[in-house]
Amino acid sequence: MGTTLSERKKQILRTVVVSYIKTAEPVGSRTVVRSQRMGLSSATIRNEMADLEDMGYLVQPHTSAGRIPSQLGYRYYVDNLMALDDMSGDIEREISITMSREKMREIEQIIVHSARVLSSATNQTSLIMGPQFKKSAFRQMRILPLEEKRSLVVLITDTGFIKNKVIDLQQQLSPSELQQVVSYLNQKLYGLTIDQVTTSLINELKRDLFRRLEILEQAFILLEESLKEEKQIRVFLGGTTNILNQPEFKDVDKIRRMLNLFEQEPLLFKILEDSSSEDNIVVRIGTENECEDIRECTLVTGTYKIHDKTIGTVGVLGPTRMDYGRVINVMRRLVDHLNESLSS
Amino acid sequence: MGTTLSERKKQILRTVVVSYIKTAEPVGSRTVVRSQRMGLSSATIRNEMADLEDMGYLVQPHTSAGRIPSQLGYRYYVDNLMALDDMSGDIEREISITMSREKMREIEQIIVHSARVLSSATNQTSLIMGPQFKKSAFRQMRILPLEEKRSLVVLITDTGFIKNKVIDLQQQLSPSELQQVVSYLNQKLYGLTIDQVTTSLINELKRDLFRRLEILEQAFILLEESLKEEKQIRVFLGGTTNILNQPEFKDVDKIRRMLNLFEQEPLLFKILEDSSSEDNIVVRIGTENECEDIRECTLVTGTYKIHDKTIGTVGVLGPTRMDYGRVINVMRRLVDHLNESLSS
DNA sequence: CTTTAGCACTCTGAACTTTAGAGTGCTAAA
DNA sequence: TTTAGCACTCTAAAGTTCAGAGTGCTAAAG
Repeated sequence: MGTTLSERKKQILRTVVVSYIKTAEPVGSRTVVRSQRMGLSSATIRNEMADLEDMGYLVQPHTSAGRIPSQLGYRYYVDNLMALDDMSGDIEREISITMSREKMREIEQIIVHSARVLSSATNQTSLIMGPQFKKSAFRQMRILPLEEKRSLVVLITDTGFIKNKVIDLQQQLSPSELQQVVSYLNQKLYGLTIDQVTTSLINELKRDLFRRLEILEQAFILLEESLKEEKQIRVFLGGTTNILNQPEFKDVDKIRRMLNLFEQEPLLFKILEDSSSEDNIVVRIGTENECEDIRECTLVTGTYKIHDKTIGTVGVLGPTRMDYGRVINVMRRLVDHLNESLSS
Repeated sequence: MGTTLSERKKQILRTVVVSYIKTAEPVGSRTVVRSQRMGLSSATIRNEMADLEDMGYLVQPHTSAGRIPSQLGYRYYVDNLMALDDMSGDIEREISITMSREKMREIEQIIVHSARVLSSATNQTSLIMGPQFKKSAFRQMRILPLEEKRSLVVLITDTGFIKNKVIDLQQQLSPSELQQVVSYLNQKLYGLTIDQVTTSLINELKRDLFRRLEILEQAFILLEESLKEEKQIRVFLGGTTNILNQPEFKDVDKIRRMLNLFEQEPLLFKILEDSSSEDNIVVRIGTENECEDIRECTLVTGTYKIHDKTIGTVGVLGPTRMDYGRVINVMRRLVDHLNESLSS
């Protein structure tokens, strides 16, 4: 459908989009003429622009203003016109410098730092979903008795996660009893993803074990709880104030709604999860987003991995008028670096 | 000095403060007359108000506007006039309901939740400093070998904190070697606050131990690192968007500066630490605050404890025009509940 | 058939003006 | 000491003006 655009129209559409992204001002025919070598008059451009408007790629805020890209216009730009001239040198350097400045050991630190880098390199708000524990596979479980009735449970996954939780036991278990339970569980659960460790599976194991050892109730509660807790995953934000620099957010009310959104972690999680796709950078423009609240924004998402296992999503959120080329480039680099940092 | 205010002036000052807190509009003499039983005319009130202005308790935004309280005025109000009529019933119920809705096990959860409650009950932004690990006393240390060269170090404090960290050892240590180190450390460190475990102390121990056991370098690095990491303590925010509801923040630029501040955790930490005082609720109005960025705000702080040990600070930040009575009441209740939740 | 010059027309946003209302300070009388 | 009364001040909102940017259309030129 849209592909039927003449070369000239494409050219013009690109110019309008690029200019509007840069200046946030509606683009008039004169402006297009100026930033174009092909020697056409403004009148001709005007006609073409009127056509592009009819086709839905451009809109006029009001008669006698320049044109701005419609959502469709952005879409076409992203799909067909955008130059992903990887000026990698620039960005690459910028990111790799800040990313590797200090070797960061803790996963959380790496993520927080990535969010910062991402937001400052794009001048937008960045969202990074913390590693999704539940997608990892169970490797082993350990129990470290602390005091009489308290123990530390340690879960280790194939992605190198080490999750631990202190639990209170109703009854005291002897070390050998504990050992039995633990080795039984290790055997049964090995290799399952945390997602697969459902309540029903746990119940099944419980029945099985009960016959042999009676005291285990608590041990199971423990396991269940330490898993349940991971259901809500943290989302890390960077550069939330960047939206204040965007002229589309000069209205206090919009700001309020946006910041409000940022405070609702579960929602952010859903937004990220909905739009991400493994191995691809996804661009969702305006109403392409499920979530009502970001229908005037664009969300660009990518995914990151630990040991080749996709484990989380990173996103950049900003007005539809966003420097798509830059954002996509930056995100590519960042995800690469992130994968690298996390897998070591 | 200020105490020389006549009863009538106090009355008037109170009325002005209360009214301005409620409406955010400068208060004129007519308004004062209306909300006052004593049968005085507006002219009299005007004279009194002019006096109060001379004394520095009130200011006029411009001639021919009503008066608004100066910083000094607020100060006087808080110190002498404020009615702390604990309408505890109301607040108490509101807080205790939301605080105890579900028994929350993890400390972090409790804190995050408290921040929410605090902000929504006051309609301001709340800041809660995460528990200051370093003020706790060392109880014991454990090491759980995971794989060949990885171990999990567990630190337990007298306040019931359990802090753990995975570390990579350069060389493999035999269980008995580890055991020796650990028990030596436990003996030496028992009862010291984490603050007291300084680098120099560590070095001293290191020298001492070296004679007996050579491989310990890593074990110490480990200890040092797990402590160092705790130096930056998290600050949890609640209701950051609430400042947007305050008319004093209708200017986008102010909002920007404020939100910017919120993104700088170390600064927030400093702000909280500077102004808090053990066992007392502290009110810092305007320029009474050290920090430049909140010179137009009031910060109310309190502290919370675990097992009778002061371990962190909670704060409410808002414009100087803030409902001091309510905020202070709410904070009292909240701190009580927090103490209770954390000490169980 | 396409392009272009020219022109009348539209719309906005910034700058200025106007005006009602709220509030003051002062004076003189109670 | 208090108060009524009045002239004066200042603001914030509503209205007015005006230049500038941009358009669409028409008619001529390529």
